[in-house]
Formats: sequence, structure tokens, C-alpha cells
Amino acid sequence: MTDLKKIFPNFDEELIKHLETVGQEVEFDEGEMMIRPGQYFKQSMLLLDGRVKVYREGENGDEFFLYYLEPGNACALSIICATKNETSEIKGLAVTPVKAFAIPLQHMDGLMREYRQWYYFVLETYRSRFEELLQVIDQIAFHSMDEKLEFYLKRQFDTIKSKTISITHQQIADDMNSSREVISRLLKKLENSKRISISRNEITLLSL
Amino acid sequence: MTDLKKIFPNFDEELIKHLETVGQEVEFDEGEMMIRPGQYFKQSMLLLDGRVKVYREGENGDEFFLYYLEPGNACALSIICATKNETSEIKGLAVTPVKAFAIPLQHMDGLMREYRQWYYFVLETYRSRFEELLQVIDQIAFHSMDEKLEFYLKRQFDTIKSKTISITHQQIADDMNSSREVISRLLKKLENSKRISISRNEITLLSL
DNA sequence: TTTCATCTGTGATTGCGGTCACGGAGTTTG
DNA sequence: CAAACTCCGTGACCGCAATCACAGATGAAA
Repeated sequence: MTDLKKIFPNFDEELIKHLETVGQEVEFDEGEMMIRPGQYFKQSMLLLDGRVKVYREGENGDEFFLYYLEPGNACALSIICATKNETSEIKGLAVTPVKAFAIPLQHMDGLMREYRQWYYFVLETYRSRFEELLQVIDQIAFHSMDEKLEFYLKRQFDTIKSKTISITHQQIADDMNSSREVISRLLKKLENSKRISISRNEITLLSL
Repeated sequence: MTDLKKIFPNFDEELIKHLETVGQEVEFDEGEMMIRPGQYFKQSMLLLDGRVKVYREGENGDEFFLYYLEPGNACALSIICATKNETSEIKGLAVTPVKAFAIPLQHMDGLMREYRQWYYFVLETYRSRFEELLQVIDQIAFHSMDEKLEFYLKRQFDTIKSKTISITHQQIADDMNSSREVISRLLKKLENSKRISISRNEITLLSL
């Protein structure tokens, strides 16, 4: 018995059964690269436990943080690309130990046709990721560095669900495709205005 | 008899028939706003003729060009949002007279279940728009203004399918959320390097 | 053809963010 | 404890892009 039922409580018995017969649980270590640029998807992934950081990869090894995948999410790209056997220029990094449920792509068709719930789920997955990308575009198209940083921090606090995140200034700079000094200065400004407090490897939220 | 068959040649007879019984052709004038921010989608749109410019709308009326919709495309958002009755912060402008085929949202379910072609089409629509958004993110996350401008111009030439586009520097600046002077200067540089030529209201491609 | 609106070119200035250079603070390792 | 590493703070500098201020060009309207 897998965790599917627990993590996807609105999937009904039948769908769960079907999933369990065609797919299987897989695990990844913390720090493992689950999705790498240029790779073909051979299966769709439903996230059961842990957290996956999804990046866009630039031409010269730059990266740009897009969003987190969390339990109950599916990797939108894995669903779509799987159905078309396409590659992607996306990077998915397990930032914690991860349990996922893998569904070989040849079963997507049947699932789509037999379970309305399933394609609702797929569409909703896509829709929400699409919205998230649009918000990312908002930030980098319309906002300045300090606003982008706030947006970034909010998303971190939100998904980690904690007042304190463990991260270095350099990592933030990498995620945002900026530089450490700039981030440091802006963080300092946020600290001065009593909105966060900073210590080595850690940022804690005061008020946003 | 609609143009559906012509524009979507790989939909089979049955699906076309079904579509024609549940939906209908609609038209929009050039310059008409087909999708406005905050609006609920009541139907899905398949584009039959014309061109639609899709923007992301910023908080203070800024806009940012995302992509064109062309005949054979569907508005990805209209499909997804339609199924969930969500709003969107997206703007869709008919830049030519437009013919489209509108499908009331209550028929999406049936279509999804009965026609594998249909959900393939929906997924593929979504996937390609997703990829397009990722490319847009690439540009604004990793590239400088002159590179972004080139990318923008290429997309214009590609979709208009002509060596000459009719556009003012101000419009480009608006689409890219930049300013006219900056665009003018960069265009001049491109002209000096013999890659484009400029005349009033027009840019023609020499070599990219 | 004169007038007027729109579009384009170009200098001057400013500010944000990226880069360089360095020093200091905090942790880990031998 | 000392050495080595990682992380953080800060000044100096620079370049790109936004803004301001005009002037000239082009085309439509009167």
C-alpha cells in the first residue's frame, strides 16, 4: 500500500487502484537531480513526500528559480512532455529526501479517458503552474531588484511554512540570477526596516 | 459549414461534427479586446483566422507581450480557466480581424472523455504555451536589452511571416516594458550593423 | 502649402545593479 | 589552537537602461 491515498485524498478508490497497478513508488536523496535539462521523460511523477526545486537553465549554466513542487503536486512538464516524448530545459532538484509515484507514460492515455478526475487533476496542475510562471514573469518584467527579492523571500517562507529559512546570500543570488553583493545589500536594507532579521545561513521573517 | 475542418485538418469527422453542434463561429474587429484582465471565461476559443496578441498586464497598466495566437491555436488559458471558472490577468488583443470558434465550457468534459484527439490537442496547446513562457523567462532573466530586442523582432518576423513589420518604436517599447529612446538607439545599432533597416513605422529584416 | 500631429534621433544626466577588491566574522578540520 | 574555508559587509567603480529635453523628419489634414 502506497501513500497515494493519503496525499491525493480526492482521487477515488478506483483511480488509486489503477495507479497502483501501473506505477510504483520511487525515492530520491536530498541533493539529487530528479529532472535534468535535455532529458526525455519516460514517466509522470506525482510527488508524495519532500520538496523539489524547479529551475530554468540558461545557456551558460546560469539558473533561475521557477517554483517548488510539493506533496500532492505533479510535475506538469513530466505529464505533458511524457505524452509527447519531448525534452525540456528544466532542472528539478530534490532539496529534501523525496518520495514520488512514477507512472510510465504509456498509461497516460488510458487514465485520461477513464477517469475524469485524472484529467481534471492534470489540467489543474498545468493551470496552476502556468499561473505561477506568469507571476514570475510579472516580477522580472515589472519590478526592481528589491521587490523581486521580497517576492522571492515570501515564496520561500510560504512553501517552507516556517519563519526561518536556511539559505546563503549566494544561493539567493544564484536563484535570482543576480550577485551576492547586491542581495546582501538589499537584505541589509530589509533588516534595517525591521522586516527580516539576518544571521549566518539564516533569514527569519519579522513582518512582510 | 465552418472553417474548422480546414484549420484543424487532423481533427476527424466525428469530432468536427460534435464541435459544430455545440459551438459556433464568432468574429472580432481589428483592435478589439478579446480577453480582458479579470474576466471570466465562459467558453473556449479556437482561432480560425487572424492574429491575437497576448499580453500580461502589470499592476499600473504596464503591459508585457507574451505571444501571438494564430489560426489552429487555441487560447490555452481559455481552455483551462474555462474548466475551473477562474479569472486571468491576461489581455488578448485582436491585431487583425479575427474569426474564432467558441465552445461553451460545459461541453469540455464530454469532449475530453470522448475524443482522444481533443485532449491531445488541449495538452499540446498547453505544453507549447508553457514552453513559450519559459522562453520569455529566459529572455528577461538571462539577457540584456539588445538581445531581448532581437528575440522580440525575430518573433515578430516569424509570426507575421514577412520581411517587413509595421510598428513604431514606441509600440515595441511598450511591448517590452522599456522606453522609446532605448529601443530607438538599439534599433539604430542593429541598422548600423546591417541586420535590419529602419524607416518610419516600419522595420525590415536584412539578416539575423 | 502651411499646419499639425506623430514618429524618430541624440545628447546629458541619473540611478540601479553588476563587478572588483578587500577585510572581518563564524565554522570546521587537523 | 591554528589554519583553512565559507559566509557576510562595504566601499569604489562602471555600464546599461531609464529619463529629460529638444530638434529634426515625415506624413496627414486643412
